[in-house]
Amino acid sequence: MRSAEFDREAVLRAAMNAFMEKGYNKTSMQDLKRATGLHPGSIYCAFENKKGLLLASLEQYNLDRSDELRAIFRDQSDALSGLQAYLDSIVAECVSGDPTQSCLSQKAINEIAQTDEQAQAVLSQQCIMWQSFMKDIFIQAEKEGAIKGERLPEQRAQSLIVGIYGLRTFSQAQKDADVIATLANQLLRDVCR
Amino acid sequence: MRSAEFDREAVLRAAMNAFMEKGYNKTSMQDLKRATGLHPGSIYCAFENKKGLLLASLEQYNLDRSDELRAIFRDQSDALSGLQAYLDSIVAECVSGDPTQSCLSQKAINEIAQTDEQAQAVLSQQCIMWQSFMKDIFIQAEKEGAIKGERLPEQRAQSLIVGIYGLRTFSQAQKDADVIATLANQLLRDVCR
DNA sequence: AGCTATCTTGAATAAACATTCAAAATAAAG
DNA sequence: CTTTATTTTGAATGTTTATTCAAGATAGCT
Repeated sequence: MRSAEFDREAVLRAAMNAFMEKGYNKTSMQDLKRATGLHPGSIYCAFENKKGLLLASLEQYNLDRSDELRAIFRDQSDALSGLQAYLDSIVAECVSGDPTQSCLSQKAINEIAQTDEQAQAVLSQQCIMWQSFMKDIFIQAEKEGAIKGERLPEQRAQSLIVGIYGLRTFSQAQKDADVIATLANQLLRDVCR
Repeated sequence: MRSAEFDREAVLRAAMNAFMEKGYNKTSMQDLKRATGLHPGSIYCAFENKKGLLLASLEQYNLDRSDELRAIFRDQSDALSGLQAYLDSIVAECVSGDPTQSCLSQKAINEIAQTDEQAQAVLSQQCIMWQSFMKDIFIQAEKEGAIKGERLPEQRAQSLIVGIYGLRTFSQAQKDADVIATLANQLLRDVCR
């Protein structure tokens, strides 16, 4: 007997970065070999194929970002400050210009959800979980009296997500940091109204 | 002497469709040959290379969509009804599930703007033109008394564009037509407030 | 220490890829 | 009709691609 040698999480994070920099289709197995330090055979043994590695990376990415998301709200005293801090972090991501800070899930939604059923299912599920988390935040914000209950928490969550998707795409076309920050503030105001 | 035989616009529209269905990277020259009916040599003679064909398709796509956009607002009696009709058409696009109805510009922003300077420049410029058009619509809506002048028209335009980008990405992950329609209505309300 | 099951290695493979180019075709000019 | 400039053709090119697999290495068990 013999156990696997590589650190699965480290490999997946390396693969994530490769996919984020070039996108799924432009990232070659050679790129992935270099990024992960794994030889082709090992990759195929562990993840079946290139798409399997993407799906595994997507799962890991979701775990990592979920932890980050929870940490942001845990660090804040109330839901509204949490939302403020969260949007600040989104703005930072948009403005950084660093591909490894961009959102792999959104990239994958745009690049492969349309043509790959399996990826579509995973990404759809992840989006629903994100929605559910944000819905709870808005419920909490209402309880805390920070926002009035004029809209359903679920719809607020959906509007926020739409806004974040939009900000990320917009910031690729328009790199002005002030504009992005202003739009994010407006989004928060609209979603809390 | 001899003039070119193919219909440039028809070729570009065929290429557009190919790019929209598979994305830029997954669309092979063979796909483009089949879609356009042009042999490789002709494509290279007319558009330099695959990226040249994409850039030309992007220009044509923008012309076509701009015409469509203007037509929507021309057909409506006032700016606010125009916005309503425009968002209805965006919802229809999102809900159709037809790749050839999706937005090539947005697809290109997400797929190649990050790695290709030339494409980034073209797409950025197109986004600015879109913004400018929508700004004029909001100015008109204010003049018509349909909305109060509490926000700058430019910011309204930017928020609308962010919302549309977001809606298109969201609809790839969540295919529920009612949800998309509700979110679009909310977007219009927020942007006109 | 020796055995064995499992993992790692990386060269080999075949398919797909973007691109080139010389030959053939053809439209316009004379 | 002939000439000429230009386009069209499509096979050939050399790369790059994802994937496989047999040989070698190694960890854990007895």
